[in-house]
Amino acid sequence: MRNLFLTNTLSHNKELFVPVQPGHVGMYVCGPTVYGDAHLGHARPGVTYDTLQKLLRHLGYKVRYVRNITDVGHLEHDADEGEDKIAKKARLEQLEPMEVVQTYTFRYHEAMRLLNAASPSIEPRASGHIIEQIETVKKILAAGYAYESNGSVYFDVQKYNKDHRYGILSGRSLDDTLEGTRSLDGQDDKRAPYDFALWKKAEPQHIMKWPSPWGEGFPGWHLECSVMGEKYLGQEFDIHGGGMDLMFPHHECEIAQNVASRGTQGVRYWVHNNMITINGQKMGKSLGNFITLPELFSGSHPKLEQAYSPMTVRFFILQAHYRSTLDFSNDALQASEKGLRRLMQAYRDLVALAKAAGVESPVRGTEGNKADSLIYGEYITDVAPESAEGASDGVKAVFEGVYDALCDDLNTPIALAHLSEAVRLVNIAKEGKGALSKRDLEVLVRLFDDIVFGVLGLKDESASEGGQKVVRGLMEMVLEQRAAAKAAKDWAASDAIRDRLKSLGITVKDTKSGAEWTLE
RNA sequence: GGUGCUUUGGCCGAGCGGUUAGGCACAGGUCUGCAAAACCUGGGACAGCGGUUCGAUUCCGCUAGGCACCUCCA
Repeated sequence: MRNLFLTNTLSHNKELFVPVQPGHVGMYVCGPTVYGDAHLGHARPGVTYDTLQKLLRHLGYKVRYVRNITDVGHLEHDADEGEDKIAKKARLEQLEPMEVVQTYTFRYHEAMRLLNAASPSIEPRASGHIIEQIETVKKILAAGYAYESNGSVYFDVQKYNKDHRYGILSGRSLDDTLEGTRSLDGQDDKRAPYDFALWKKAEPQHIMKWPSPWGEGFPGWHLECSVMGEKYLGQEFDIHGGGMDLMFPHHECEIAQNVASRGTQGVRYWVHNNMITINGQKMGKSLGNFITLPELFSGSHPKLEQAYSPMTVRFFILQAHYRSTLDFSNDALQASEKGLRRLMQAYRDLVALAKAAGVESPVRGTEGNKADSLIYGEYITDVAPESAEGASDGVKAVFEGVYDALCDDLNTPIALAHLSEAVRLVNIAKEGKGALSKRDLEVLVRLFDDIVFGVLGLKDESASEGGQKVVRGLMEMVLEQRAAAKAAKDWAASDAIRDRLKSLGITVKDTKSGAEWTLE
């Protein structure tokens, strides 16, 4: 098995990935709070951790990928005084909170499906784990790292910091934290401003509340991830992913809760993706500068010059390293659209070349891949080939380059750069200016299937849209007619056919090897 | 104010102590009834000023700009 390196936020270094249990990986990723449509920023962890998960499977690991849905406990403005995000949305739209949750959970799933991000193995909800969360609060209280105050329970950060280190992940000291903390009104319940809520007392008018030993209330936001991670992945698991903006306080608190309740930090590798920016600024809910995924896919947002397909968005995200910020712009998306089209065209040409050379190919590009057919708990691995033995130097270099890049902290932009070299090799071969051996073709087809479609999770959208059998047959007929007209130099007829197809959204292009068509 | 990150060619975006990814755009060429596309080839950058070094875009310092977190945010 190839060595995989990941940047661990705990050490700020690239570390060799060694799982707790050989051959198995437990990965937890912070999912969305479902009170609105997912925006481009949410697509980043969606795509990043999906790609990581697919890479791990491809390398031969059995992966349990847990991604939660936050449906309670996430408050606005201030972690202790704000209104619950979901309750607020429900109040504004006069819906049951769970209606809000259901709606946006479905819409989130749909957006992820379009981005070709596989479903997680388990997708737990905070509201479904109230009992477990209460149990964990009890443990932290029993350990002496929390106190009850007026029906709420708070984590005693100062006490904890004496025995352990609060700030181990974010690199802050307690003094730093204190420095920037605003003095807020109504914090009388807390002993110190940096203490955070494990359990919050619910006011009488509060809708989402549960009974507890401390009265009616609801769990604090940071608690759910500690609890559900432990429940489904154990006390010590491999990878925890999430956005960099969650590093502090969310993940810091999670570690503190883990240590306080079970005596272990709980997570081996903390992986954080960077933000998507727009005009250099973080795209986020609070700034209101976000573009939702449905808007992006349909082009219905004033900032969008056109619609961008899900695969264009995925490609856009993969073209930057996950730890760098990535700036949204129409130019950048349009560049991604063209880059993706070029890659997909090369794949079609590659398959044609391979067929001509008698190479059997699984042709997965148009039909998804095994990792996508993952259904609850069903582990499917698709182990990476060990080498490109027998291929030419150029192809070997591409093969090794792609795998090295992906295993070097999931460096997808470098992997794409090497794949671009593969595109060049295919194009040269197609032009008849360079030869690819049968083995070369075999390796390249396998590489595209495994990496481009399998790990990177890209799809050939034009193929799937226009891929229906009947349509294909009809198009073949029409293009034969046009070819006949062309052969007779009846340009008027051939142009008329082209124009009429164009008005249906079908673009016909004459190439050396005959006419090709694509559907808008 | 505290903590950390960042500044790469027209744009996006990698990377590295010496041979400088890739995409888009651009230029030249090939193909072509036309159109469109596609393909091939090519030039072009490392914020500024110092320092370390045989050699720095890459390491260190300073200056200037940008960003993130410290409050909800993927």
